[in-house]
Amino acid sequence: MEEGMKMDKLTNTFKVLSDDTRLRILMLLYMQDLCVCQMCGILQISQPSVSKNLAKLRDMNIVIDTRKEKFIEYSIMRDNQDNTFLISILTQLQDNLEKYPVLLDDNQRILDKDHFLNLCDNKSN
Amino acid sequence: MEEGMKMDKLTNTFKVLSDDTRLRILMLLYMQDLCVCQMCGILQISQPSVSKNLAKLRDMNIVIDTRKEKFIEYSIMRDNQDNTFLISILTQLQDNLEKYPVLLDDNQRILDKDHFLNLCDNKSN
DNA sequence: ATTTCATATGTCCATATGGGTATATGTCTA
DNA sequence: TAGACATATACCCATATGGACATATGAAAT
Repeated sequence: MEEGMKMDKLTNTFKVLSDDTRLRILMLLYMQDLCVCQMCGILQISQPSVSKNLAKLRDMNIVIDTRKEKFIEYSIMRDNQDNTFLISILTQLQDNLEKYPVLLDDNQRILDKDHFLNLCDNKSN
Repeated sequence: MEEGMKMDKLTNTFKVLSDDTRLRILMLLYMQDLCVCQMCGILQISQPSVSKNLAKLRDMNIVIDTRKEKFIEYSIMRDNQDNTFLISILTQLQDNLEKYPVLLDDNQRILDKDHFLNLCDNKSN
């Protein structure tokens, strides 16, 4: 429904993807919805860092957050037309995951996701 | 031939694309080989800025330069396997050019490319 | 050989970025 | 109501970025 897309909308898409942490977060969320502490655990990245990157993605309407009891679950806004291109790139990466060992590892570690609930101690992470 | 691609190689690809000037330059070169002053003219961007962005792309083995008499012509290194993903993105953009007015305009202005030869005055640009 | 012209590069600056640490917020639970 | 817990945010800092302007380089032309 977009007539013409602004240049900076396009370059912002690439900027979002150009940071390791954000790309890894997005790939996780591409696979499935997760809460913050799960992402911290899977990626082994500090909670403030994960939260701040999620805040940025939220501000750009790329993800939304939903409270699920104690936890806040994030998911990609797949219905937002502006995200079509970004999602198509994530799809390409997913289809070639074997080329990207880091992403492949993260993907494996999703299996342990429940292990990271109630483990968000704000310190060692 | 790549067994596993480093994370930063992937994010660097996005970083390259995340700047307006560089993305516009790359889209021009995706269409055809051009010399510096032609790119300056088409994009209406200063010569040092164009040159510095080209230097970055050259350092990353994304483009190569070849002297053609007075001019130095740049072209995308399509044979470098590391550039496959980047080029595939440029292809996607090219296939949806009508969505990106700026890129579409640049693409039109390529027709005037010869008009910008010998017009590289280092001042008004 | 000297000038001209196309391109490259150095310096400076203003701005953006991302992470760490500490702390605030807000919801659940006891 | 108080405490515990998940998450968000503020502040600071080190680093990267890209452009403007001035200048250097090096090939071509006179």
